[in-house]
Amino acid sequence: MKQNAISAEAKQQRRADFIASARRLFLQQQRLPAVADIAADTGLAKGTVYRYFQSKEQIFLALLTQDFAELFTALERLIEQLPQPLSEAAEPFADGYLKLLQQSATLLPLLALLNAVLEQNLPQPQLLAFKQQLAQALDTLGGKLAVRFTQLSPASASQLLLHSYALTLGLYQSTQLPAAVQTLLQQAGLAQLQWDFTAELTAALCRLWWGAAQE
Amino acid sequence: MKQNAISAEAKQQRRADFIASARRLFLQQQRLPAVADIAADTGLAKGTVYRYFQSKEQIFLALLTQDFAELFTALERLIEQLPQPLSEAAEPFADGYLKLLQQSATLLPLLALLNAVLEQNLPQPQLLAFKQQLAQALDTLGGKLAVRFTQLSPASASQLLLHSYALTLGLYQSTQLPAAVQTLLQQAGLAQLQWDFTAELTAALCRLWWGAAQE
Amino acid sequence: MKQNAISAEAKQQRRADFIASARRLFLQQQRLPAVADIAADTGLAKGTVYRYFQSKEQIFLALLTQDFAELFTALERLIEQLPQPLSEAAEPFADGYLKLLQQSATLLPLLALLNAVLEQNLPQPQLLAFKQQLAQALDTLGGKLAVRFTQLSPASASQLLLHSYALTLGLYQSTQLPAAVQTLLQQAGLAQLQWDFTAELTAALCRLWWGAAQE
Amino acid sequence: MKQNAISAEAKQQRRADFIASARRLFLQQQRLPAVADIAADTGLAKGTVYRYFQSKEQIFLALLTQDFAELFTALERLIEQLPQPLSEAAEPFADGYLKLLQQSATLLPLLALLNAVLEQNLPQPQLLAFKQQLAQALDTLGGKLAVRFTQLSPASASQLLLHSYALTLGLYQSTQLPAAVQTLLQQAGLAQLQWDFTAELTAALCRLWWGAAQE
DNA sequence: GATGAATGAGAGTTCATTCAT
DNA sequence: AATGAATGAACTCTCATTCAT
Repeated sequence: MKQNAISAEAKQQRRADFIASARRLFLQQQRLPAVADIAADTGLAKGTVYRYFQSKEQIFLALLTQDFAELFTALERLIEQLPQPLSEAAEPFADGYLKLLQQSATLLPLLALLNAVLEQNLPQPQLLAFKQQLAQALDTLGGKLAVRFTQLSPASASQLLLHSYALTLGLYQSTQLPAAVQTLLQQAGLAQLQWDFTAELTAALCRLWWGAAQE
Repeated sequence: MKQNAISAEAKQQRRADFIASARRLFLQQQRLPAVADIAADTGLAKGTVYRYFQSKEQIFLALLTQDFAELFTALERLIEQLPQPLSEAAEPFADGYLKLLQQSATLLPLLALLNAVLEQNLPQPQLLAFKQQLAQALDTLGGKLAVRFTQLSPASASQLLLHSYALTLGLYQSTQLPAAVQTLLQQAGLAQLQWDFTAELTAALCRLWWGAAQE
Repeated sequence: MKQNAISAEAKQQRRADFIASARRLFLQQQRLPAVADIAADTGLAKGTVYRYFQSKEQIFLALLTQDFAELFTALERLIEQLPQPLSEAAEPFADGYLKLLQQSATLLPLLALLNAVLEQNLPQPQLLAFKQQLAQALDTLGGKLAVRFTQLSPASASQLLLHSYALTLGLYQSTQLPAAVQTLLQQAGLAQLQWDFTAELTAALCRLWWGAAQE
Repeated sequence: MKQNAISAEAKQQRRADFIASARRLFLQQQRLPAVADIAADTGLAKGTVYRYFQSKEQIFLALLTQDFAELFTALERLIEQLPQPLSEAAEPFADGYLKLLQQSATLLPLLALLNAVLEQNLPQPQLLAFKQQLAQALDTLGGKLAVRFTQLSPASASQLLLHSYALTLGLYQSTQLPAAVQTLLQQAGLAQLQWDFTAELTAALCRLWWGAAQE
């Protein structure tokens, strides 16, 4: 039996351990791992997982929340450093944003599952809370963006971010192929058939922001 | 026992029946219906489904392919009717495109499942073929767009369409909530908290196309 | 894969096989066996069990129903052969009844579980239907008893049977010890401490019926 | 953390608290409550329960023992007050007995679980001890009954009580339906389909005792 | 003496797919 | 060609009990 996590910090740590295992296994298996796997990976028992999370999906919602929190924090800093005017900011934003996205290997794959899988199995209140948090965060970030680029109203800044987010999600899903298929393509020398997520997102974001800058 | 489908037309019809049932049940159930349900709805037996499709997911891939074909045909006509110049075409395109999207109740919900669910259970070659068809179709359409708006190279026209598609997919997933949650929100008088897919997509497409028109 | 049960008879047989396995294992294990055990014992797969029964508890409800049906059929004959007058019938009834009870090793143990376990896990409609069938059967039997012993009204004859049934159930539970405990007692030479179900039920039924005969 | 219970009285009190919580929750939940619930209801921790009881079932065995002790004490007084002769005592006994039964809301429901659930999870020695206590108590009570009604030998008096007890247990289980099902029936206006425990037990006890009086 | 974190066996059920008829 | 019976892997979650603190 592993040492009991009694202090609040120890509990927090244990929770983080489960999330870390979930992240690792999700990347390995390319799908939501079984709770048994997560427990085994953490070196704790299956039942213990359920002391920290109400359901399997909640683990991944927590992981997603974590990833999002990091991303948003970093985005705040990124926005503060964007050059003026807005039309000049598009490319630096796209570059910086893509770097941030690459820092979490799980964010985009999980996001792609969010609607299809997590939503089906998450209690509605949690799901709603998550979505509202996300909306809130976008709104806050939009506020900062509007402060920096005064030509943007807070509402249209938030909207620009929402659209950027949607573009990210949509392009990721359109351009990404299962790892196995990618290997296949490369072996066949057909890699060029595939769109490149990074390049496309950069291009699309620039257009979107330029579009916004014209208004 | 229903009569055997011997002629090629009869087989084709049977296949279409399964797809139609799949579509109907998908809309009803808000998730991929069980094969047993599809068979029952068609009035045939479960095993028969597998004479026409290799797997459950293939039925929905076929359904998606159908929806896409219709959409692309209609988009061709839409593009031909867009006003000049490109900057003036954004809004008419967005309006026309949204109308087309609304004509297939299944297209967007299925698309939202595509990556998460269908990709997991579809044999790689089929998946690849589908994705390449989609790329091909976008490319063809991009060609037509470039013919009409000569400032766009075929490549950048295709790209614009890819980005528009990604925006559609991403915004749909970001703005859509499960039906049950929506009901919940409306009862609570919180409907205004939700983004409106149509409005956002229109706005985003306009910005994207304007952005493209500036280049 | 075992041969498919296609004809109605073959299906009936398969269903009976599952029930027979359930009976055998229940006796062996002294508790409701797992569905996996029943399937294994039948030589079929777990999922197949669920083609024939909606839940584990329903298997045992079916077993109980079967046992009851046999008992009631036999009781009808027994009643027809009871000597007159009623006061002389008590003992023959008790003797005959006890012989019948001994013919199903599962009836009483299952009955003892009925309220405590099955009721908790059975859908209410099934439970209700079962209880009503039982009441119905007792009533029918009461009718026959009243025909034979004209001093009994149908209502009081049914009541007498209900009370006899209750006595059976109650005495079985009061006098029966888990098999392991019985062994223990006998090894300790303490067997005489235990009441004997058969003797007690005989005595009690006689008193009950005599009491009824006096009215 | 509640104060440690150091004195014997404090420990006894704590034990009683657990039993009281168990009783309350059993009535509320209509099934054996979880240990966590009992602990929470008492304001102590789960582990503490196991300092006072070896298992969950032992709590309920203690509860049952308590209820039985009260019942037997009261029965002694009831027996002393029964009118002569025995044939006249049946009805007063039944009436008095039923009143006593109603004084413990938990006695009968727990009894109905005794064989099915408690016996499965109780260590054999405890179970045996409990059953022997019950037998002993019935025997003692039988002795008093034989003193009052000299036509009854001590053995047959004890037997009469055993049979009365069995009748109680059996009728309770036969006539009782889960609360939810009862509600269902009443809504459907089918309440009359159900036997009435009190009426049936009264009638049956009278017959049983009259039968015994004839011997 | 009290705590409550950790345990982990245990079980029921679904459903896509196969294949004997 | 159609059938539908059989398959069996997959997976979550509960909760009585233990034991380190």
